[in-house]
Amino acid sequence: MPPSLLHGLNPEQLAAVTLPHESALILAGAGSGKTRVLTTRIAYLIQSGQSGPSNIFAVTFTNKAAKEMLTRIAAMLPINTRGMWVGTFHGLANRMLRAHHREAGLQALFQILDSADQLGAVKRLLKALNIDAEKYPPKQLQHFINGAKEQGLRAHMIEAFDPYTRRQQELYAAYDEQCQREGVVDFAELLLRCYELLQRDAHLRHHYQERFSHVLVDEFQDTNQLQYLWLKLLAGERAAVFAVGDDDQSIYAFRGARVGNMADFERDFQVRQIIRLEQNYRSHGNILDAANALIHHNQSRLGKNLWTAEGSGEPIRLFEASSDFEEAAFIVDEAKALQREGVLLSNMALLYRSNAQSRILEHALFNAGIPYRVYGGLRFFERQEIKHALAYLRLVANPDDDGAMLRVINFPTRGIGVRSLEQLQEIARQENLSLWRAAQLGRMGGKAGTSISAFIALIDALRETCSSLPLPEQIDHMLEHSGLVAHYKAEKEGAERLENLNELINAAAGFVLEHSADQADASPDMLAAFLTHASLEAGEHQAAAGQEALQLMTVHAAKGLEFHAVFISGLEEGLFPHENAAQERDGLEEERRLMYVAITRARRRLYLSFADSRMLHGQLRYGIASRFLDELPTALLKRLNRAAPSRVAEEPVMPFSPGKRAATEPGSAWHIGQAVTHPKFGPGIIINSEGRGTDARVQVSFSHSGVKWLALEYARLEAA
DNA sequence: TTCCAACTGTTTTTT
DNA sequence: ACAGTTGGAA
Repeated sequence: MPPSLLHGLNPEQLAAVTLPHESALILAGAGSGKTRVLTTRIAYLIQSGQSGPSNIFAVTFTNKAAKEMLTRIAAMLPINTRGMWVGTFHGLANRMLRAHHREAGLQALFQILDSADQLGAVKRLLKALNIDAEKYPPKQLQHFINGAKEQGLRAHMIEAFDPYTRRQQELYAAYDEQCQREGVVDFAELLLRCYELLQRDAHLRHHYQERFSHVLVDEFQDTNQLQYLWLKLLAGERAAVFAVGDDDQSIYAFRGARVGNMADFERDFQVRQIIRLEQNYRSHGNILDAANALIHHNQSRLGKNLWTAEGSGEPIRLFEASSDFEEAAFIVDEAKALQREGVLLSNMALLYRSNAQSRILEHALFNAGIPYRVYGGLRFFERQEIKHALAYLRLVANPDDDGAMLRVINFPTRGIGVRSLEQLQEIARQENLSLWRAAQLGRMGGKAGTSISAFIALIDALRETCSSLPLPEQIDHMLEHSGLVAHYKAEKEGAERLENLNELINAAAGFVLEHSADQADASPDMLAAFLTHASLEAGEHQAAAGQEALQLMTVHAAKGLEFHAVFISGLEEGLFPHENAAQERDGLEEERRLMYVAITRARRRLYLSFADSRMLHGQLRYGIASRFLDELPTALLKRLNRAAPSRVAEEPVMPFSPGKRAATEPGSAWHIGQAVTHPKFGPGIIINSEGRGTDARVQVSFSHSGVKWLALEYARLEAA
């Protein structure tokens, strides 16, 4: 064994990496080198000959983490990582189901529904069964179905003691039937199917249990019941399960994560000792002391205390603002000061509990001319135009996909209205056929009938042409002939959508490039693989090492990241901890863990801020400081003074004070609050702005013509 | 089919 | 406050 692999590991890390063949629980604190231990363990197992690459099964939650793991393994070992089973829960389940689709009762090209698709499917189901969506809200039913699946329960296994639950149970069964008919599978179904497959098929089960001698799990505290059951089944009696997690960073109970899995694991797998990684390599002492003190207030913990070899560093800065507005101004000032000290903006994070809080912060940053990037929001494959394009492709791959059919049969509009669609759906139901097959019967009369036949012919033609084309050209061809391009060209706000559609072709080209090495480029398989990729990997959402911009995100989104300086804003009772958390069982403890995650993101400097008043849901609300602030030792805190009162008093009491920084670019002639005149609309005041350069627009409240958005490049605005 | 007014629900989110 | 959705009228 070359020492290089194990070099530089501390004793606990080394112990974890070189554990004998037995199941182990690694309690890895924030910044304790968790990913390093996990990947080094894999490399060690392979390099020491205890295991071949194909005997490893390593699972994570996010694509980003999976990719990171593969990259690191590849850097440590001269092996081809392609054959290794390293991926996300859903990615690996998908892989197994594709390999054994017949045994799993699925068609070869089964499609994967994302949450939005699933919600659509539920709505469709309710409509088809004539069920009042008011009484059975689709979202709630979706939640019910996913909740059941995530516990490993099929509809018939649910115990229903009241009529309402019984009805939901029936609808769950009907939903599963509908999915089966259409050849689609939702996220939870991927795992449940795979679990049931292994449970039912002893031959397959033994095959995989034999093969995977080492099962490694990242972020174990985030696993749900079904994931745990699946792992248990996969591991069997012989595999060594290496579970890495941190109960103090469990912040996803609200979506089914079961921290209890850690205790169950300890028992079920006869874990002999828990290895604790407590040395933190990220933060200075004061920050860790604060985090430790805070989390100490939680009752249900496995217990762990982070320490560092570094000094205590700077005190934690605490700022009380009179309003959310002032809080934002404070953060802007401090970010600028840090920038002057040489800290990169991309090394600063501005965190908040809920997305709604970003608006005012963005506004302040924009006006100060500080570049920023907000994480969260719509992802690439979730955009409307991309969804439409994918629906065409899905229909080409699988005509029975009713969801895809409904999405595009009249988009762009081809005169197939709701009326005709209802008729078609009626035929489909009577004949027990998919919409596609119902349409093929040609029983629809009139104009709509002709249009429907034309649509069928269009998709058939697309399928015909596509079979001989490389994937990117298939998409290009489809975009043209479906009329999507023409439709968005005609739409006034369609330019960006067209760009995205173009980007879809690029994404496909990139995908082909990456996957043609291990797969002969048989076109239909390539298309199916790309569609899977689109559902399973909806595009970047979590923060990556960003461009030179201040990083804005929720605390949840910040998990796993680190920054030189971190601002945690909105530390008020009701906001953080969130008021809704008080009702839930263990809600407050989860909020505290969330705060713990937030604090431990900081390497060197930590700012905590709260505001005495804030606009919330359109109303001014007065709040008090978060209890979490009281739980931090005062000795670690340095209260920063508010700006000199004289300066505050001198500011005119106006919603937007003149003299703030330029609204568009630093040095621009325009700023918020400025009085202007327009040749047509007359006098007005600039009240908002967005974009930069030639895209810059300002919102002007005109005295006589109301509020309007104007492009600075074209509007002939004059300072009044 | 398109547009607008009224209405709704606003914690966190990956796959 | 505000964005997203729905229902009705044009």
